[in-house]
Amino acid sequence: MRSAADQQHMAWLARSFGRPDYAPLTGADLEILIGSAELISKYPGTHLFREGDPALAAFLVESGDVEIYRGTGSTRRVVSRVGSGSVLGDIAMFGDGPYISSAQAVDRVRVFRFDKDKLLPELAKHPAICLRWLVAGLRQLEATQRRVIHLMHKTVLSQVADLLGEEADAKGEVRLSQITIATLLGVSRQSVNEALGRLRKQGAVETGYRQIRVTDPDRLETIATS
Amino acid sequence: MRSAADQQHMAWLARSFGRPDYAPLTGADLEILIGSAELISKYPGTHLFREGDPALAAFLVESGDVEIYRGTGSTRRVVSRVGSGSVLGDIAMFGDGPYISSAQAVDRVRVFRFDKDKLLPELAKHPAICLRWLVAGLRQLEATQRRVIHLMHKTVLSQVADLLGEEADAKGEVRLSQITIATLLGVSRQSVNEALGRLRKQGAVETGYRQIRVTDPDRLETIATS
DNA sequence: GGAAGAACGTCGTCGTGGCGACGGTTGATT
DNA sequence: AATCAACCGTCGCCACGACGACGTTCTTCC
Repeated sequence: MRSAADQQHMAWLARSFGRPDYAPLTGADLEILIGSAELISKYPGTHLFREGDPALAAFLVESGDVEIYRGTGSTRRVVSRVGSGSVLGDIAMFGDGPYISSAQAVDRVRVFRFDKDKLLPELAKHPAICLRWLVAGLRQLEATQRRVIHLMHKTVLSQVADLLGEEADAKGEVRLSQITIATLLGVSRQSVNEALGRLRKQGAVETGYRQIRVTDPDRLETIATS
Repeated sequence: MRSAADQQHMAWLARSFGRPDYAPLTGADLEILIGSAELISKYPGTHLFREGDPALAAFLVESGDVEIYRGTGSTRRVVSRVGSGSVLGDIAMFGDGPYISSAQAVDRVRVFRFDKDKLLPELAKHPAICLRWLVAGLRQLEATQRRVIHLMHKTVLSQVADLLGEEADAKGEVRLSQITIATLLGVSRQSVNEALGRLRKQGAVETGYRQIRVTDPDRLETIATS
């Protein structure tokens, strides 16, 4: 039971720092820090880092897409997918802990790797950047907490609608089993099923095997914020 | 009229950074930073800062007790009470936002005031301290988030037991109104009252006006983890 | 010491969601 | 093609907690 809550916590954290609006570094910062970074190239399927490894480096995606997931085998759950400009693993690195998620290249990916050993002395020379970076992390973490608390007092229907809106790809498709959605939200599978049924009846989504298609994003949004 | 969820979020934040285990500065740090601080004295009832004011300074309590609360008039809720060694208002200051809570002296209080204008240049000269400070903030925020998620799928009885266990002082006393507890946990006042009634019946606590006394910490712990 | 306001204690009603159960459906494996 | 495992859809039951209501007790402040 405790581990279930912990899993959920970690999943939220990983998702939070994989969000597109989390970009702590500006272009000017980059030019300064670029000296202490190493531009590396990754083939599809290879890992930038794995969950549980000591966080010895942070990464900045230069091009390509990276998948962030937690767990392995049957418990593997993709938590987010990020592209160019995203910063990964920084909070774990600053916090001196292990990575809380795994990051895997989905196509040919180029990333800057900031080794902790080299980065910290460099940041010491540029306290302004250091300050900005960490404050951005604080803000992001706070936003996540707000989101979690905000969601937890809504009905399962609203939670599901919210999640689908966030998770849908460009074509409006979400490839998650109902059990996975239930786990992420911390609710029962049956409730998710019932919620999806109502969304379907209202014409907001179509459902299939391990797949949901958003057909009316606006309506979904309305239901999510109700 | 802000939403209840937002209130809860802010209450947790304020409480999180008022916790006794949140002490980002070491003695050595202090000696270095003391030059950019001002030791001021406050009479009982006066404010160090008020919720909503721009956060232009952080405070370190040297002696005396300070009450942290949110809201005004009938919505005023004491969220925490901190003493010597506590750091207040730092996260709001770093984040460039307004204070998220008010801080009021309850007796004769002496505090160091770190004005942002003077502190930031000083921190720039000592990046290690800056880093440590902010990382401590990150950790604290993450711990709070974990706590929130951990609590959210337990019964009100367990949540209350858990909270009392955490918040009890050395004498086993908790000075929080039932409404405050309800706000923190995101449950109704009536449910908190009912839970306290059961805890009282089991001999784990004694209840009074704005005050709860833990008489059997072990039993409380058992109930909290059930 | 009296009045106002805040906090506490308790009740009944109702909606939400967890849980077990069971059958039908889809996809994978051989 | 057959088989098996995972997933979906649905039902009924019931515990938990929100909410409104009302009376009582404790503080505080004239």
